[in-house]
Amino acid sequence: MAPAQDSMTAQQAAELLAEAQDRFIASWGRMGSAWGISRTMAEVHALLYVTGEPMCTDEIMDRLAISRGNVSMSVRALLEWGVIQRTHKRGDRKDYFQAEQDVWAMLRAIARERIKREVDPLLQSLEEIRALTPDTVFQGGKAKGRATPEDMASLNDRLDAVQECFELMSVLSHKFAGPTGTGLKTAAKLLAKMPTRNGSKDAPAMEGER
Amino acid sequence: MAPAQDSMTAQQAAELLAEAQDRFIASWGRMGSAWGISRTMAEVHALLYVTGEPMCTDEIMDRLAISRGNVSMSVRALLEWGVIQRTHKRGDRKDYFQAEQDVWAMLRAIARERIKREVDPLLQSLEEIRALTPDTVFQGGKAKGRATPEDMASLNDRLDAVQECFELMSVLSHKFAGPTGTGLKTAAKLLAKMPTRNGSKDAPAMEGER
DNA sequence: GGGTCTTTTCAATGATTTCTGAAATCTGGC
DNA sequence: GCCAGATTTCAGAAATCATTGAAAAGACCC
Repeated sequence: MAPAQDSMTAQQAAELLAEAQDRFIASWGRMGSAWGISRTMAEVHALLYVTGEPMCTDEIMDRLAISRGNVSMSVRALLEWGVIQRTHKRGDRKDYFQAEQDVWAMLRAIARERIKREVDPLLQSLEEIRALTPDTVFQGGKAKGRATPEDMASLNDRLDAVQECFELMSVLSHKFAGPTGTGLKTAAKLLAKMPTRNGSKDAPAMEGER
Repeated sequence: MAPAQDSMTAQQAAELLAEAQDRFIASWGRMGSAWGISRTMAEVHALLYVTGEPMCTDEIMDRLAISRGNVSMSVRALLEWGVIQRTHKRGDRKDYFQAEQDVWAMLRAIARERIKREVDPLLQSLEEIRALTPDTVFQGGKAKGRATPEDMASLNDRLDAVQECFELMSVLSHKFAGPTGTGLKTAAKLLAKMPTRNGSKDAPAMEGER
């Protein structure tokens, strides 16, 4: 609220800090839900990331105004995703949770998990479907009624195209999103520097458009 | 159902074809909903992609057993995403819809749209939030109560890290997901061939794991 | 074992998203 | 202008997904 130019009390600073954190949490939550992640789960993650501090269940409940059960479930999912860790404090029986602090490691974990859940099952289905439709052409009435001579072949071509493409994604993710290493980050930077290839009018290299 | 070895009637072939299509449609729909896209919208897209044929509203309604209104809305969204096109037939007043047939062009369109809707707004919020929290340190009670001396600095560091990272994504997407060109495909293939850098034990290059 | 503190589970509830179907709107031919 | 398709819109119904809260389970200490 108060625009605080260049000098402020520690009190004002604390308010500002809290507001900035809240706004980040809200944005991250919004982004998460566009991704098929529950808004709350993303908010818990944002809170842990933005404060950097290990926090216990009650602190999270209070700060985000959500129920104990909800915290328990969100935290469990985040642990599964590998983006937060469980920690403890001496002489305190409560569990504390701390977010991975390296953004790139965080993104790698997210990418890995999403590929595992979304791409891999699709690939498996594709293989099953491909197994249904023989490459060997059948004999029988050609273009008689509304049946299928080379329709089968074109279906197979389409399936193959999708499969090839998602297989490439899966390979890439294993290569660059492994839990260790700087794969993703360096790959991204490398691509960003890569000249926009040869004669095509690909990306006009211009900056701020939106 | 019938396992059809190497010879079959056109009738059997048509059934097989339909089953394979249905399964693909179902898988694609499942995948879509994990992505925050409505299942039906993804299914309409899958249907148009897998058949390759232009189809009109009634054909889509019948094949997927959904309402006219639903088709209308799904189709509109798909047009906005740029993954299908409207076409017509001579002497027929109905609209027909046809899917982009190049998988990579399709993926580029999807990536472009998702970045626009998810990353760009996040970046904008991040800038607003960053503007809240001055880099210049305030004077005032140091580590007095529970207020904030260098907490502000570390908040800023975290925000900057996220911002840098998502800005890179945005740049990459503009560079490789432009509507023309083979950017995405070649970039992906290039990465897949790239040696797993230097000394790190990054990805063990092994194949079938799952 | 009994007591205390903590976490997990899950049925019920609440919130949100998606879908339907009928009415309203649009479009082109006559 | 009027009619006959064709498409879009949108309020309400249906389905899906997220959240709560209280009970159960677990963990540790004496």
